[in-house]
Amino acid sequence: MLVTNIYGGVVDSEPGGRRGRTRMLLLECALDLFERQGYERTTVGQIAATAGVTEMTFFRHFAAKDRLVVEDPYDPVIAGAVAAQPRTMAPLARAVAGLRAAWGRLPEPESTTVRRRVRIAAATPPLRAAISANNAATEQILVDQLVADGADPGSARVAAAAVLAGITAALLDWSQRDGVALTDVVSAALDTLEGRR
Amino acid sequence: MLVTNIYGGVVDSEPGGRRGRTRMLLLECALDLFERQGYERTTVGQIAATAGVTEMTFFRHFAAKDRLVVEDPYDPVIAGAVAAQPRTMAPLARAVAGLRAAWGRLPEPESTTVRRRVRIAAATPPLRAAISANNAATEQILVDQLVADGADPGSARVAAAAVLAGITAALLDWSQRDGVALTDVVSAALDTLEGRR
DNA sequence: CCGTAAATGTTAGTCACTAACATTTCAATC
DNA sequence: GATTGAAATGTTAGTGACTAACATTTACGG
Repeated sequence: MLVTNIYGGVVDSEPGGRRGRTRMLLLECALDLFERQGYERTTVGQIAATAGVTEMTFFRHFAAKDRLVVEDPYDPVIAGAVAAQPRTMAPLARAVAGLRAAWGRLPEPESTTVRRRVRIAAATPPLRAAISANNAATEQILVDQLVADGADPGSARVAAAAVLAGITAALLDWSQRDGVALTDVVSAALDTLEGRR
Repeated sequence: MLVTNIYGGVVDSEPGGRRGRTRMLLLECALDLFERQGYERTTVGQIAATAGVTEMTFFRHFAAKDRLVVEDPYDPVIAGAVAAQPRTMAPLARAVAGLRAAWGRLPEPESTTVRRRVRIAAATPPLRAAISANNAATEQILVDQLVADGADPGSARVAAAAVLAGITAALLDWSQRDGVALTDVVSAALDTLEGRR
């Protein structure tokens, strides 16, 4: 059955069913094609044909072409972690501390699919823009959290935007390197955001 | 005569000529329509028709619809100012100091067109994404500058992305308020990025 | 075997954007 | 003042992402 989560993404409640299989097949075919000939030179029609499916069916599984690569399931973890930080900190420091705490609770991405996606995004300007757009929802959550605890709205927004952009930059950087743990890259990024490097 | 600048933008070397007039007319018509009925519900064909011109002509003046709202002519000033900062600072601090110095050399936007554009962008998610994409060029310049002076590439990229995202957030914030000078908003944002607020 | 709903297919459209080629405008020169 | 050449605009025909409305197939429980 088709379920729309709070980020606007579409998730299959029954990953083993027919719908889940078609979705996975489309994703696999798409990533292969993107890696072989680039994101922009790959058409949705081509992806659908490779998966043995209609273009219309593609759009029933992915709201847009870029959703094959960009998604963001981490929002609630981040928001909760930021909320748990001391309210006396300045917005930037608090956002950084919150993200540092949040990251400890996230799993190191084991599947290569994550890395493939990020790698493709890193090489494709419009996809990097899509990631920024995607960060907007998380940013709003962060801002609300900071403001609810007395931060100046302007400062809160600046801090949230800066921290998320920094983390995103680190993520893109990580995808280009081999043998480095995502945790380490993110940790270093948070150090930088605290002015410690 | 048509000139392409280093940011990929198209500039008229003779603003008083026919080409310059058509461009200004298209821009005016577009901003009016955007404010009246929203960016996304306004088609390029509609803009062109309002300006008494063909759709094709529109694309000869603006490479894409979003270029009516998004542009970034400040890169060289920023890069030069960052280069002038002491090389002993941490990347984030240096980027902030550079931007603070750069901003002092920029004119307070006198034309209302700037504010109209930013206001429209603030209200339109895809345009906010376009601004981020547009920041990429500036970010690269910043990174090159920081790395050339011995900063770690990873830290440099994180710092550059964070600072630009913070400034952009401040700019969007400014467009929503009345009676506040852009300089003050940006200055406050830089304070936040330094962890001072 | 049957009925039903989920999943997919079909068709026809809109909108942003491109390419190739034809036409008009304008200004300098003759 | 007519001529010419380039800049500016027009025309036509297309591609690709995406949507809407409706038809058909697939799978699964009774």
